[in-house]
Amino acid sequence: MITIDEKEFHCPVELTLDIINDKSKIFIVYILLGGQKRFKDICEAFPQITQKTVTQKLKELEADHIIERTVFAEVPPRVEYALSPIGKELEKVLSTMHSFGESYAAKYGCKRDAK
Amino acid sequence: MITIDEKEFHCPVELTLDIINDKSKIFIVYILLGGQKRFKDICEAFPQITQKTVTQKLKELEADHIIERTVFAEVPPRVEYALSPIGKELEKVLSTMHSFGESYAAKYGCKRDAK
DNA sequence: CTGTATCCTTCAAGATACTG
DNA sequence: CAGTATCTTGAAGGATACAG
Repeated sequence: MITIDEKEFHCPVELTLDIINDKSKIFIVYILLGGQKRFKDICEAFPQITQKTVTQKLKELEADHIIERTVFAEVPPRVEYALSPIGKELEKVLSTMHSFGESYAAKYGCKRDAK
Repeated sequence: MITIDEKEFHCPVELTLDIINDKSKIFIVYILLGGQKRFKDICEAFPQITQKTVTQKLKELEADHIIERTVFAEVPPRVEYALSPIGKELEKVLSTMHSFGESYAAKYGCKRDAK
């Protein structure tokens, strides 16, 4: 049994799922693996996700210590998001998901070279 | 670019996320890693998920070739669900999620021995 | 640029009852 | 036992406008 902020988890997998419980969060982690990004960059990386949702997911990820938010006192304002040390460990998870996706595609999909 | 059933994915991670896009599916895979299970067993393993949802998720997982459904011509009827070969490969993904959860709990949670 | 605030739609999932 | 059939609701997320 694991307890975090009053929430209880029966196993570490359940905990992990609670942190990255949707696609948008995983995608955000995914692009942050490429280095820190500005709010604008993240929004543009997901045309299919609204700015509001991006804001919300970034907040949740920050609250869960997965990403770190840095505000630069400039005009115009600049805010950068980067993975925290623990956030970077999600790379392993993403990596296995990548491998699985490749195996799956090899078996059931039509993979094409990047066009 | 990967194409499966008219759907297009930009990377294998996106494909994987499309297959296991919610907690309930991952949990189903999780308990099936312990061997084949009957419909009833799966339902009872998730008191918080309704039978209807379990049915739906099982169908989706079967359509995606992750699990295999076997019907025994008996009275009363018996149906068993088991992971397919590709489904078993999800164990690696679950495994890294487990590791991440442990690291995370060690840093931010209060872990207690099973009571 | 980096957000907030509001309204609104839609869709997943719960409750419940019924069937082969 | 292993589902299917309705009905309903709640919350997530889109569109849009506005603020610091």
